Amino acid sequence: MKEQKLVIDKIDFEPKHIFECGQCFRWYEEENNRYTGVFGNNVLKVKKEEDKIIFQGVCEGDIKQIVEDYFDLKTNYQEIKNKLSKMDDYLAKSIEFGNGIRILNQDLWEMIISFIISANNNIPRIQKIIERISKEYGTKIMWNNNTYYTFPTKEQLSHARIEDLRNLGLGFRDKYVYETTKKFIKGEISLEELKTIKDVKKLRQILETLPGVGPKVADCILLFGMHRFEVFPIDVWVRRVMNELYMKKEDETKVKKQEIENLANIKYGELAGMAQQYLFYWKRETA
DNA sequence: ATGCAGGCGCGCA
DNA sequence: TGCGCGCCTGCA
Repeated sequence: MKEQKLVIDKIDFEPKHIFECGQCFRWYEEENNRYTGVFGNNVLKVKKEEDKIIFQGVCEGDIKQIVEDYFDLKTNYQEIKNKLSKMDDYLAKSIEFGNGIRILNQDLWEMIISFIISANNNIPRIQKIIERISKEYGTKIMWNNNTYYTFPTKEQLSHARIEDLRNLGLGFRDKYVYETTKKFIKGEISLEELKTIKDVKKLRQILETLPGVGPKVADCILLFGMHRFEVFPIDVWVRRVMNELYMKKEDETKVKKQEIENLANIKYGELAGMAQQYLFYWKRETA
């Protein structure tokens, strides 16, 4: 693969906010505001320069199409931000803070495994585990005298035994990743079939049949792996911020998940997932 | 050093 | 159906 380059106008595109808002695990900041990441069979560097965004790297195909798709360039974020800002003053504030966030179009398979690993885990450790899995089972890509590894396909990951995964630091999630991979390999569930299902409730239900996938992980898969903006993943941070803004209970752990979900649906509707990203990022970064 | 971090699955009312 | 608890591991 040969190196390609692409320059676009910087409209609603802030690398730091995109890569650090919690949706992805494989983008690393190298020097001031330049990020490198692996997605699909591509390795890309992204840099902001004044009013331009510069993409440079090795791609499987045309860099313009790949960037357009992955970075969701066809979605009008200004419109989304306007709508959300009008709904709620708190949200308006968090949008201002996280201006330039975009919800990436990430690979469904990678999202399923990554968010299973994320359960009861912290981000640095999640990142390390995913890097180790990629290095062990993914495909090597050489570029600029550096070595990168793709996230393993289900076939590649199926070579891992439970104990191998344990040795890579997955902890109790080892069997979840193993069993989930096995289900896909055996054809009990298929990625292509999942993508054809429109009904989110049905999708969530199916995802939750996968070992290691509960409500929170399923919602993250839906939002980040299937671009379903109407879901509202509720983790400790979101619970915290929603309680502070609306429920105002003494003990946030006492707030019912259902209560938060209902409120999010009523307030944010079809854009709940977007709202979640701004609120989550804002709360976590200013905590 | 103990508790905690972007939950899940299980057992028990 | 709903709740409480244990769980791998690394890091402060």
